[in-house]
This record gives sequence, structure tokens and C-alpha cells, in this order.
Amino acid sequence: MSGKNKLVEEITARDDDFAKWYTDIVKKAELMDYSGVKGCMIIRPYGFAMWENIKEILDKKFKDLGHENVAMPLLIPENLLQKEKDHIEGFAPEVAWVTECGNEKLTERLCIRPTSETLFCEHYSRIIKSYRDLPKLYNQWCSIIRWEKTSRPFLRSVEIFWQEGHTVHETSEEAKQETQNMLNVYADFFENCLSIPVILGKKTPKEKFSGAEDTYTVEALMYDGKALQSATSHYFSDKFSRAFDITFRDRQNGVSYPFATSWGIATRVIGGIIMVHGDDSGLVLPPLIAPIQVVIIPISKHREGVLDKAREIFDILREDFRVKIDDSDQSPGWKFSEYEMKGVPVRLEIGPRDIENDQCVLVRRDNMEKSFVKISKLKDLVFNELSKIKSNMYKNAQKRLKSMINVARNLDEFIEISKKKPGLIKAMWCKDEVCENKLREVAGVTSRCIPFEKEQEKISTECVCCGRPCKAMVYWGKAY
RNA sequence: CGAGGUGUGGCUCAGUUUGGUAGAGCGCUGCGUUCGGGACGCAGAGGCCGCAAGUUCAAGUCUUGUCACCUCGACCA
Repeated sequence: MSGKNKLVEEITARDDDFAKWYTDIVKKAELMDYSGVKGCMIIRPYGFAMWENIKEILDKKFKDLGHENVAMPLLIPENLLQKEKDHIEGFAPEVAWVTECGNEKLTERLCIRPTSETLFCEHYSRIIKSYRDLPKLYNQWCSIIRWEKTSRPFLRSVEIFWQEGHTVHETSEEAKQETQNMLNVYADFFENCLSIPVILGKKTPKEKFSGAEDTYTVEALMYDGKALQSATSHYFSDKFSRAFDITFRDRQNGVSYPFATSWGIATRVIGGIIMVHGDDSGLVLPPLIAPIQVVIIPISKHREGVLDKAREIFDILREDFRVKIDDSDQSPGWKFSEYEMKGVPVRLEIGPRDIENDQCVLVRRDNMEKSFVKISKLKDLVFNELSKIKSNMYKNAQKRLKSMINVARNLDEFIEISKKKPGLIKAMWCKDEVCENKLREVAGVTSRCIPFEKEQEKISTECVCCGRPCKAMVYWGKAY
């Protein structure tokens, strides 16, 4: 039996059972492990390295735009959480409470943060006094707890590692602009760094964040046709300011409430990367966040000169790329499969035959194409290949996204498509929540987002559900 | 929280129907031979069978309870 078959035996084929394929990969690629607490996972070094690369890129972007990092407490006193009514209503069912320490009961129970709006707001209420103190642009990288009943690695867990930005502004225009800017930061990150095409838009009132005036979303489509809400940006108007009594002396010497936003992205994106790009051989990682961008595999490493040459190549590349040389005793074939499983974008093979010709073999993970490259030109070539891989991954994902967007003009069509075709459905909507609920009942889909003005299309003049005059085109779909 | 499924060395599982000495493959350790798609030989280590009660001379196997994980729903990001 060939080695290839052996590998395939260990991983479920993507088209046979997508869910199983996914869990096989996250474990086999050593991204995570289960822990002793239900819903809490261990993010292993290879998975965490991906998150660190994501963090590094985004953190720099946030700071370039004037944001500062802070650390807020893990615990929130109950009275604080209660201050904004919609907010607590939305989160109450899934917050965890600390009620005692040692053997003593606490006089006020403390919640483990499910998100930190309340903490930021209380702090802001104490440090903001004048329009000169605005804007405040804070962010924190942390983990939160939301007691979900079910969990899936990276996609849904009880403890969530994420980043939450919280900003306060003098005017509503400025806050709205911040909400848009940060949504665009995420969108740009998905498309240019992760090679994941996205759909942007506003959430319906039913789907928006508890306590938000408006929620904007970055939606990505997975290989199986389900959508993944991948990042969000919220505009709060002055709702939280009023609830937390954040006031400032304005330019007219009056007292005003400022306008707030929050925005976040979680380790969930790692799940998205897997489900958008992965294949039957394992992960396919976007070069910018791949923990290892280039792996060097010596062939016949016991032969004179091979390891030296491999190390020479390593030295050529180490300054510009995340590169690893695998000189372990495993067979070359084993290593090929291993690094394919781990999604390493570029593999270099160097053996006796190559050394004679001052070349090595370069294999791309995205399309498995092999080529011979001159060692003298290696640095530029690798740079080139990584950039080609990035754009090719994007191109493929975009092609698939486009092929999985369907249009429905009436309810029969809508139901038919939802049953037969995976992916998103574009359809008109009257903006009545009744129709949203009905579409969920009859077709099993939820509204993903209302795309922005320039993406709006007039598919028909009536709501796909009730037939009344429609107000907007909406993307509908099944979601993770 | 509903419906279904699975818990046996690190991993994948057989053994449970019909109770009778704990098994296989892979992985791991050591030595040697190999090395261009998951190599091979020899020698080894490793499990009170998820947990707890019960039935029995005897329980991985039967009974009851319990916990965890997976899949699909409901809920959420």
C-alpha cells in the first residue's frame, strides 16, 4: 500500500464528511487539543503560532490608526453588567459567575467577562471630562467566557481568545466612521492576508449585538457552503454613554454624551482558514500567517554535502522567511505528507542530484506544482512563489464564493435553493422580523447581512417571503 | 437543552451477542540498514478496559447511575 493511501485513511475525505474532516485536521495538524473542561480547548504551539501571526499584523494596524492596548479585569461586578438593559439581556444566559472565594460567599457575585463593554464604559466615565479627552481609542487582547452549550474547535468554545476594541468619540459621525474603518481593516485583512474573500454588510436588528445600535459584519463562506461570521464592528450611538453616565464638557461649554464603538475578531478565523482553504491532504495556509513558510527537506541526508547544502539554503532564507529545516530521521515521503498536512506553503527538496546542478526542487502547497529552482536565485523565487500562492488561494476561494451565491425571486425558489444548493441566497426583504423568522423555519437559514448600498441589487420589487414591497436585498444562509 | 453515537496502551480500533489469563496495527525507546511521496530488520517499554456502585466463584463483557467527547438540531460570535 502506498503511503498516500495510508494518509488518506487517517483523514476523512473533505467531500465525504466535512465536519469529520475538519475535526480530523485540527487534531492531526496539532492545532489544538481538548482539555478537562468542556468547551475549553488547548491551543497548541502550531495553532497558537497562527494566532500570533494574525495578532501581529492586526495589532500593528490598530496602532497605526492610533489605538492603544490596555488590560481590563477578568471579573465584572454584577451591578456593572446590569447597567445597559439590552446588553445584559443578551448575555445573561451564557455568563459564568464567581460566587465565592475559599469558603466565603461574596457579597456581590462577579461575572467572568463575556465581553468588556461595561468595564470600558465605567473606566471611560471616570477618565473622560472634556472634548479634549476624545477620542479614546482602546483595544485589548484577552480571552472571555461565554458558556455555550455545544462547542467545536476554534468555531465555538466556552473560552474565546480574541481582540476587542472599544472607542469613544465626540460626534456620532466620527464614531460611525470608526465603525466603518475598523470593518474595512478586517475586510482588508481577510482578503489580503488570509486570501479569504468576504461579504460586508449590516446585521438585521434580530441578529445584531446586544446593546448595539448597528452591527456590521464580515461574512465568509466556507467550503461546505455555510457562512462564518468572521469579525464584527458595532456602533453604539450614545446608548452606553447614557447607561454608564459618560459625559464630557463640549466645545460650547455644555455637557454631552459621547458616541461609542466596539469591534472584534477571534481565534474563530483559524477555523475559517481551515474551512476555506484546506483540502484532502490537510491544511493550506495563507503565507502571511503560516508559522512555517518554507520547509527544507534534505534527501539522502547521510550522503556527503547534503545537510551542508540544506543548511546553506536555510541560511539564505532565514532572514526573510519563517523557514524550517527538517533533518530528522523520518523518511522524505513521511516529511512530505507531514508538512502538507500542516499546510506549509512552500517545500524545498535538496538531494545529491540537485546539488550537482546547483538547484533544488520547489513544491507549492496550493496546487502541488513542482519546479526546479537555481539556488543562487532562491530568495527572490521564494518571495515570488509565496506571493503567487497568496493570490492563487484568493482566486480559488473567490471563484467558489461566486459559484455558491444564488438568487431567489420568490418563496418557492428560495426553499428549493436552500434545500438543493449549498451557499448563500440573495433575496429581497421587507425588513419585518416575521419574515426573517419564517425563512428560518421553512428554509433553515438566517439573514447573514444587508450588503452596503453599492452592492445592493434590485432582484425583484417584493419581499421574497411575504410579497409586500421590499426594502433591501439580503444575503441569507446557513451559518456556523 | 432535544435526538443519535462513542469511551479498551500515545493514536485508530477489535474483543461485549454467549462473563473465564488484555489483543492488533500505527506510534514510542534502543541498535543497524535505508532515504526523490508516509522504508525495513531485530530487541524493548507501555493498559487495574471513562468513573462509581451492584450481580457473580469470576466483569472490558451483565445491571443501574454518572461523567466526558463527537454528529445533527435549538441558542450564540
